[in-house]
Amino acid sequence: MEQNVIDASGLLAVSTRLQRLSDQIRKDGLLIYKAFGIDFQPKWFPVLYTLYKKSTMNVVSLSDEIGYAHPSTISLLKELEKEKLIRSKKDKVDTRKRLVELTEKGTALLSTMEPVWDVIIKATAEITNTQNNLMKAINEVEASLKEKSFLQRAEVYIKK
Amino acid sequence: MEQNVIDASGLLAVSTRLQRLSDQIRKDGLLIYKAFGIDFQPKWFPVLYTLYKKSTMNVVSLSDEIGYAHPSTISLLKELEKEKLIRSKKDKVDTRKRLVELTEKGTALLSTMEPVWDVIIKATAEITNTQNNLMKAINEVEASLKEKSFLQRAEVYIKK
DNA sequence: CAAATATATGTAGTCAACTACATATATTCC
DNA sequence: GGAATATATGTAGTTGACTACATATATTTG
Repeated sequence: MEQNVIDASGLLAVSTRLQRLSDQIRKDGLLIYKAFGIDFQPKWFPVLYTLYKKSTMNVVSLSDEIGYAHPSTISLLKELEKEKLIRSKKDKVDTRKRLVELTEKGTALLSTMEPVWDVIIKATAEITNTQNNLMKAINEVEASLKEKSFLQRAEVYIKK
Repeated sequence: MEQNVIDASGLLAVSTRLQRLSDQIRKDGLLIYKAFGIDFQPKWFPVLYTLYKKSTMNVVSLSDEIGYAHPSTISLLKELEKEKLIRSKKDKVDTRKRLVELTEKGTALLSTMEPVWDVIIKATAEITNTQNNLMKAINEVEASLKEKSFLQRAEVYIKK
């Protein structure tokens, strides 16, 4: 078993390792959509999937839902609007709000994607259902961090 | 237990989830160095730590070691050179090669960082030693992907 | 041993997220 | 009900990784 210096440094490099794995999975995701002949970018997934499930949302709620800063959401929405996959209208009650929803084209695309998700889910399950389940581990870690941040935990040791 | 749409989509969003967690840990990492009064950016870690452990390396080997594309390494090296934490010289045998090493300042900085790593390791252990160990899960997933890529696994289902 | 190929480094530009700041509209509270 | 505050959206610029391409030097091969 070959071992490089970063792997050997173990916990110190968690962030780097997470990043690398995320990139790898994202790139393969793009290739899978291509294999199905679907013109779709993985980065669109969070926004489109959320609108598919929740139909209409304003920019900030959508950002909160997917866990992005709102400017990131805005630039995705700009792209998706150009692709005519979403449209938006003013909220008549609160005119600050912009309400976003899928177009017919968007809904149609999402429907054709359901079989792809099925494949992605199966392939991901294969990969993550090892002794330590990655998705469960992420959930557990996020739960711990929500309870007490990384910095707060470190501070306990600093003060000793 | 609140549940947002993306979390509910489970496996579909692994890449997004990994990304988010990585960012969160990286940001907290920066704060910890600050708390110790150390002028250090987490992104420098892979390069500096590798040079600390292996003393002298050329650009490509270093990139392979830390798992980065070489232009990424070059731009980090440029920064580190400006900070006078590393220096480089030509390989006399193979003049294409640029040999990189820590300066005295670099070595000194890395020494002062050892106690910080200790804190980071402890805090990370606290977070990742849940029922499903995150580091072990990452190792297991990377091992599966090395054996057979995500795309190859998906293709099996596509062809059915 | 010269031509073809491979390797090492470097530059330029892209990408997908971010933060900081600006503006418009709602809400709250003296 | 006007001033202060909070919220919603938007723009500009940054960041930390990437790919594609360019060039110089080594190595291999006909």
